[in-house]
Amino acid sequence: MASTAQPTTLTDIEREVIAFFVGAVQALGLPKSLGEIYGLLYISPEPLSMDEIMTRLQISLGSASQGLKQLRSFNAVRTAYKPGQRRDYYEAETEMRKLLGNFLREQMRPHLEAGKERLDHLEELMSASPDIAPTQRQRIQKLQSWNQHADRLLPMLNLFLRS
Amino acid sequence: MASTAQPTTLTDIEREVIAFFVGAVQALGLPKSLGEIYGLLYISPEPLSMDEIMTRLQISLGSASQGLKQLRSFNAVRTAYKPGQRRDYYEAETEMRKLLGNFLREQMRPHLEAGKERLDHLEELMSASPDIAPTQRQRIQKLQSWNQHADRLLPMLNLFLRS
DNA sequence: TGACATTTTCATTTTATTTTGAAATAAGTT
DNA sequence: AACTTATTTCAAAATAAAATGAAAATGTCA
Repeated sequence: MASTAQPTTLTDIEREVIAFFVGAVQALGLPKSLGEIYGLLYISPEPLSMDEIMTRLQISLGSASQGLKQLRSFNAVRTAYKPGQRRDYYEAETEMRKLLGNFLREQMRPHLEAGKERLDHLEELMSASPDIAPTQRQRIQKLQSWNQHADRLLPMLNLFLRS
Repeated sequence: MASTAQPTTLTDIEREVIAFFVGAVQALGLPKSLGEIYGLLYISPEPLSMDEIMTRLQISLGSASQGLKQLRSFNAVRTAYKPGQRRDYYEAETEMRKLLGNFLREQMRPHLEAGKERLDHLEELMSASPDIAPTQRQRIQKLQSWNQHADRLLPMLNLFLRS
């Protein structure tokens, strides 16, 4: 029964919370293991050591280490200081706003910037090609104007997350 | 030079537009070939046949067919009727609003729904476990309340796309 | 410092995704 | 109908991504 679960066993509830986050990270195109680790930490009342994460999720040392690293990289997880303890303990950032905000900042922005550079380059190419088809010119302009919209999107999302 | 490109060759501009969309679809976790096909159609002044898509992008028959299928599935591409022509011609939906709107509807919604079901299930599990740790109960409630926020996000994005 | 515990790194293996192309299907023409 | 052209499907191959675990690096304590 769930109430006397072994340390290496997950309760139904834990399993379901983990599944929830696995689905979420997969929707964002991130590896499943990130969802597992985050989910476990999210539902855990206490910070967990890497060792506990490994045994409870049945994942390898490397996965655990790399997963935690990535999760810390966008502040989804932080190390919790436990006095007199040698090993590190990890806990989840449970504030969804911060979580999503950080994620957008770290993962989306680079793509947007890369896109902007490409559009700048297109601008140059277009000036250098006076013979370009009018339709093509229009389409590129459309892209450029839309990119400016996109710039407003991120701030707006942040506003939403603050609400 | 670019201005005298062979039919099977891409101009610098075309290449750059395609690269732009490849980046975009990859940011969304979709296969590169979708970006290539869409990009080519986007910058093409005329609808293209599958054959032209294959030869210009140097991709296989299967990729072209499957890629177009997927792109049509969320209305990023449609077939353009050309009278008296045997083969199908494809053109891009150039309205970014529709494009993004369709994408969110098709790809995001299912994930959100799956998440909602999981949360409902958690609700049940929680009622069945009176002995659950208070922290865990709180965390699950947090998840549920946040999920309601998420419901408001999609409509808001649509609003934005309309602006 | 030396012994031990813990975490990180990284080459290899495993797994999952994407692409390919040949065969099957469909659609049009004579 | 037979023939041709175009498209879809799908099993196999190629590629890409993720997980593994042993070795290296780092950190801690006596």
